[in-house]
Amino acid sequence: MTLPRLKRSTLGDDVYDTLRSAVLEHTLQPGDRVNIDGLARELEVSPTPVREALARLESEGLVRKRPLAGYTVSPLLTRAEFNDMFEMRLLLECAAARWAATRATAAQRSELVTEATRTIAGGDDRQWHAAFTALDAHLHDLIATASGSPLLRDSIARLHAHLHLHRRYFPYAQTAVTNDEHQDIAAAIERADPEAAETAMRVHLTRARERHLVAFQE
Amino acid sequence: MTLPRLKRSTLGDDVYDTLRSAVLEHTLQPGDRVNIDGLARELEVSPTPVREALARLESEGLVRKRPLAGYTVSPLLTRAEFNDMFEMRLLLECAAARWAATRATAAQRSELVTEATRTIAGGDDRQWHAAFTALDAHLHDLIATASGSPLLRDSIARLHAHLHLHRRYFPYAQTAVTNDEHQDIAAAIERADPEAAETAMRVHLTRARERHLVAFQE
DNA sequence: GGTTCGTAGATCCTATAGGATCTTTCCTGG
DNA sequence: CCAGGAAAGATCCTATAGGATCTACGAACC
Repeated sequence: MTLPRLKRSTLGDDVYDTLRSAVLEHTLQPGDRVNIDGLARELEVSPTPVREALARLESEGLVRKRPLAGYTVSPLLTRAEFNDMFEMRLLLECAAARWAATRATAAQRSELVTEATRTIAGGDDRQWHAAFTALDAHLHDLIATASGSPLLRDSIARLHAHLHLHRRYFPYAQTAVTNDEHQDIAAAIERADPEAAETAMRVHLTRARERHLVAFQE
Repeated sequence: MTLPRLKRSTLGDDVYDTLRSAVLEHTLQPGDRVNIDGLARELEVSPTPVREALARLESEGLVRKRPLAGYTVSPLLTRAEFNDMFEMRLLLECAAARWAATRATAAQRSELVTEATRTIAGGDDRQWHAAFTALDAHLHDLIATASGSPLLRDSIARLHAHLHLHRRYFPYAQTAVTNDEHQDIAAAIERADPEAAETAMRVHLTRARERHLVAFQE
């Protein structure tokens, strides 16, 4: 019999979750100054837990700290940083796909296939895109988890936080193609074909990179 | 004219550095409970900056937090975690060596060769081993930096913190071989041969893994 | 007009205090 | 002797207050 972990949470953790979401959903926009006291008043807590949450967010790179001058939300990726991120994604996520193909459990494989074939229901444009992005993130996380390497999963998760931030600013439209690519990856992993899984992931990421590159055209 | 960044530091940052060193040098041992108030008294600061430092260290995985019950220093790697770490090292550091071979600056190449040929001067056994470990960490960081990918370097740095923790507990003796392997890598990078650099790194890490494995024999 | 200086306001950082929770110890009952 | 429970102590977490630093604005000077 397994009971649900009863949650003994602290305010610091709650503030962290709230702030993290606020940054990712760009309620707090890149470059914005983060007023500790103001935020504390708004969340109806004291500055102490807010500081603790900010310290953690800084370690993840979502905010930057300037000593004695406060925190600011991390700016959007430069073109160089964007390229670096996709090189890292190629390195990490291709490995994740390869490993997942040989190590994933049966349950993970079937969940992966199910999620890859899911489509997003209607809603307004903005809402729909948010849901699509969430699904995409979830899928990549499933693969990272199925790789069986906690460290690999953690590294990928860190990257995706920044990717998410970028994506919210530059939505793109070709989601049907993305879905097809996802299904290719899922299928390869499902039939335990590491070579195909890695290749499918490489294709997917390479194309995704192209799709996102329009953000840097001026 | 470039002036040295004048340091406007906060107590939180100082405490962070001190605590991080304490964990890495196992002044604070794995599994130890971290008494916030006690630490604050010892460092002669208030608990507030100590909490901030601990929040950051937790994000890096050097300490663990149990809500309402304090922090503990992260335990040593299990055998599974150790294997996971070396799989990640193979993935990340081989890529770093490959990229460094094509992208490193001239200054980086020469520094790498210099450092790889350096030997550790005497001192007592413990001291000597600490110096050797530091040199090894520095060398791997040089390669990670020379890869030209800040994200890759950061990921590798995170891994090495845990590796360092493990190593301080299970020193091994075959340092001469290690030096040779380092020189092989440095030479390959110096002559801009990515294939050889990756291979040399792979050989080095595979053998290093074997050398460290004795820690798990009972 | 542009630059430098000085002041006022806002913000950050640290210390302290008290309520809430956990841990340990001791005691009681079986 | 062992299990269960209660109370005391230690520890954690949050709020508040005040000193220190930064930022912004306006005046004086070149």
